[in-house]
Amino acid sequence: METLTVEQIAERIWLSIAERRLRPGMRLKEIELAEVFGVSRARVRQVLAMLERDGLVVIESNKGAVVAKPGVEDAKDIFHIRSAVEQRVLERLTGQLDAAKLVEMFEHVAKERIANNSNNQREIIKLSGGFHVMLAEMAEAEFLCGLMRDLVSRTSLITAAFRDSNKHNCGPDEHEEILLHLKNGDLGAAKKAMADHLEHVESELKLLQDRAPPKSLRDALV
Amino acid sequence: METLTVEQIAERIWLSIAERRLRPGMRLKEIELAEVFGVSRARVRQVLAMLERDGLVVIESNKGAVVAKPGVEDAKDIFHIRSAVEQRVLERLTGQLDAAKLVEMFEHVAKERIANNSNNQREIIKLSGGFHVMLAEMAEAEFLCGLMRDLVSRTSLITAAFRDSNKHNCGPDEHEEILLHLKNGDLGAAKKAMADHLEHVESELKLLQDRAPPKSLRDALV
DNA sequence: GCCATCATTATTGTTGACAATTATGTATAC
DNA sequence: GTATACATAATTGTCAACAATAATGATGGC
Repeated sequence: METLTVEQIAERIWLSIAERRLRPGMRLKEIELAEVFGVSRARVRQVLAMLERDGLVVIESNKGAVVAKPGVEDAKDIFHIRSAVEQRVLERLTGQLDAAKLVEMFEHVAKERIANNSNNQREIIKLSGGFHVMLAEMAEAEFLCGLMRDLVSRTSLITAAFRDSNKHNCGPDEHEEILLHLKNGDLGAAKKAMADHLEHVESELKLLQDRAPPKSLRDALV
Repeated sequence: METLTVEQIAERIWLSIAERRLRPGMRLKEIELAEVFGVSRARVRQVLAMLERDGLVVIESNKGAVVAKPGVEDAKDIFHIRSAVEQRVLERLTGQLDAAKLVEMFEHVAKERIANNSNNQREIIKLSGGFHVMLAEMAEAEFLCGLMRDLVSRTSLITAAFRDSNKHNCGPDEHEEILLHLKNGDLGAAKKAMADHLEHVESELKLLQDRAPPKSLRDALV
């Protein structure tokens, strides 16, 4: 059996959180993770540090790591900033686009569609987040790339935390629309489509925003 | 002698970069750092990982860490996103402000002024960055806080990389102006002052933006 | 003299054991 | 019965030795 890399383990945990198998507040003991993934504790430690920087877990000194519970206000901030970053990515993409990149992106959306049709949750989550990261990569903007990765995982956590059904995050149709505008060189339309897309994703969460914030006692009893 | 924490070491290295004692491209060998700070290599490793996530160093597998060299485009992206984040912080600050917080912030600006008058470079750097982080902390927005910390260190690196004189980053006067608008409850004016402030800082870098990008050969010979 | 190949050195990556800290359970006093 | 103090167990934090990898310098062939 191959030993997993730090990134692979981090992705598996991210997926577990996004799929709501790991719920906010759950403890992540180092030894357990080390046994599950068949790696040393030191490597688990690196993974947890990485997940912390992506906002998926919070680590308290001498207490260990738990899955983060984002607040409603945090969620709003994240969507707000994400919107700004996505707009910037589209701007930077202008002029950087060639045919090869376009076909690669359309292929990606095609994969998203296949995953959607076969209702493959794990692939849906990976690909729909991957689309936005790919956009940043195409722009060849290293800083935006890292930031987008961060924002996408944080968005996954929010979706997992504030949604009771686990429907797909964002559909391939809206992604494709953005691509079509980019292909036509219509930056303004692309930006508008992106804004609408994010607005759409956020709106499905808005319903839950005014529910009572769970007290530590209550959600321990759920 | 007390052993330094990870954060303390990271701050010292950050300051060295901001003060241009550590220049972009310089190697950071783990053993050297361990000896300099009198800590184990494992701890240095944590520090380097932290600095990498803040964009101050880049770590290549099996090659080690070097001080990052941000490109001009990266610099523009960072200022662009930072502007959006700062605006958001000010919005979130509305209603969260009480008298205690205000005096604390005015006191901070007073310290900045003292450092400026005595021309204490290290303090100037720490405090002028700290002002913006403090604003985010006052807003009690955890996500924005972390992001602001990240952006401030990245800005320090940019300033160090694209400026030949090491004058102060941003003066206390502009900081105080923002505070005055906040005190008066005039959010619009505060946001405008903040935008002008960032624009001002960025403009001092703009002069150098169109200089030739250094080829690896050339800047090796400098 | 120049280039390729190989040995040496220096540096990073990984691991397991040990120390420090926190949580849990138990007994005792009131 | 409840609460406090203590002992035990579980968990995280730290370190130093070992392995793997890449940079450096030496050697031989052409």
